[in-house]
Amino acid sequence: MDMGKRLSADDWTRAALAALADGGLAAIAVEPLAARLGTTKGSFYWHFAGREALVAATLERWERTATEDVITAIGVEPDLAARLRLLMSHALDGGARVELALQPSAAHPLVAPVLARVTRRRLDYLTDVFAGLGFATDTARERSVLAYTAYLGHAQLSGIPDAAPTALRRYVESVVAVLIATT
Amino acid sequence: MDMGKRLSADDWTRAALAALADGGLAAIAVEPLAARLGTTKGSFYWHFAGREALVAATLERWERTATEDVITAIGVEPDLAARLRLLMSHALDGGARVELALQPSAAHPLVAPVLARVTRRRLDYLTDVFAGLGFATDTARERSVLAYTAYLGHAQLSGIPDAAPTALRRYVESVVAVLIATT
DNA sequence: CAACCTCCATACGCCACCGTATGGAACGAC
DNA sequence: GTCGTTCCATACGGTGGCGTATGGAGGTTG
Repeated sequence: MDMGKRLSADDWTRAALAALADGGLAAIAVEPLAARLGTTKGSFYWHFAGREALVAATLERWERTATEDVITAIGVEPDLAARLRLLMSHALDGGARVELALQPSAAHPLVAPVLARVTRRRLDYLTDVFAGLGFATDTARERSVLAYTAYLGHAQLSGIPDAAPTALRRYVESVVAVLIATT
Repeated sequence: MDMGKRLSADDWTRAALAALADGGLAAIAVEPLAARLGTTKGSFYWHFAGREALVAATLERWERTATEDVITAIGVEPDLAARLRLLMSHALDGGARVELALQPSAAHPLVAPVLARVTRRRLDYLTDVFAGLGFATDTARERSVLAYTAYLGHAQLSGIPDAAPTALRRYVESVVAVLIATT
């Protein structure tokens, strides 16, 4: 990756996050990461106390990028329905791979609280969106859960060949139309 | 588990499936399973050629129980909307833990084809359900994908403490109402 | 009961990864 | 340049899981 010699702790968490995304928590392994970074364990154990510390730092990094960054990124879109479309497209584009990779380790003591916080924050955000679309509080909450589960599910489908719809734009439109329909 | 001495290959796949459900593909490990079964590796390597063979057999077992069994189980319910409610409740009860555990390994050569078949079969089934509810073919397909992603997402939420809705019955009803609504 | 076949326990070598120890390279201060 | 600090490479021991070899317990058949 970086041909520059000295590494920072941030380089390690970045690489670890990438490994986590496609390999799960077990893929955060010191020696393989060192090889991938073109260095050795000696570097790692200078910056971190151990593997646990790296995992914790990586999860922290993800919590930041997964909440603040995403929300502020789509926050510029004024149309609320369009925001939902952006989110769904994001999931189908493989933008939620870490969530999936984290799932089997949801009970892990380091993972559980992070996952809980991220989930709650996203649900709160979605609830606001649906409330902004005119839904009553209770209904907005229900729709937000449904929308978020669809988001997660779409991320999952995107990893299965030929399972996701072909006409993405049209499909995403229909999904959001259903989500914001008044029964 | 079984205090009876002799084990069969089926005992191993059953235990392996349980381990897979809460630990991912990596949890299908010979020696831990042997300990859990109260036996040793000697037994395992009599019934199987190696770990790969056990993984393959376990995935095959899941493919059966995950498609035929489930579909025939809810097939007795005549009301189509009620079938959807059963499915959603099933997901929220943690009935799809294997799918989640399998997700990070979706690209695994043994996993990918199984996951693809199961997904396609379920989507086809759901498409029939929505068609039976009066939706045109294209729309039925869209709704089936949305319903299935919601199914997967709900399974995911069920693993996160305090994330799933509290009033399950009421929530599931509202979800299905949205899914079968005519826009 | 004797020979046999089925199933399992034990012991071994191998590899991947974790964590530690220690010496040394690179870099800044002066 | 000298010295001290920062960062990294190498070597080592420990652990856990895979796969193999081999002997033996316990049914089965005659």
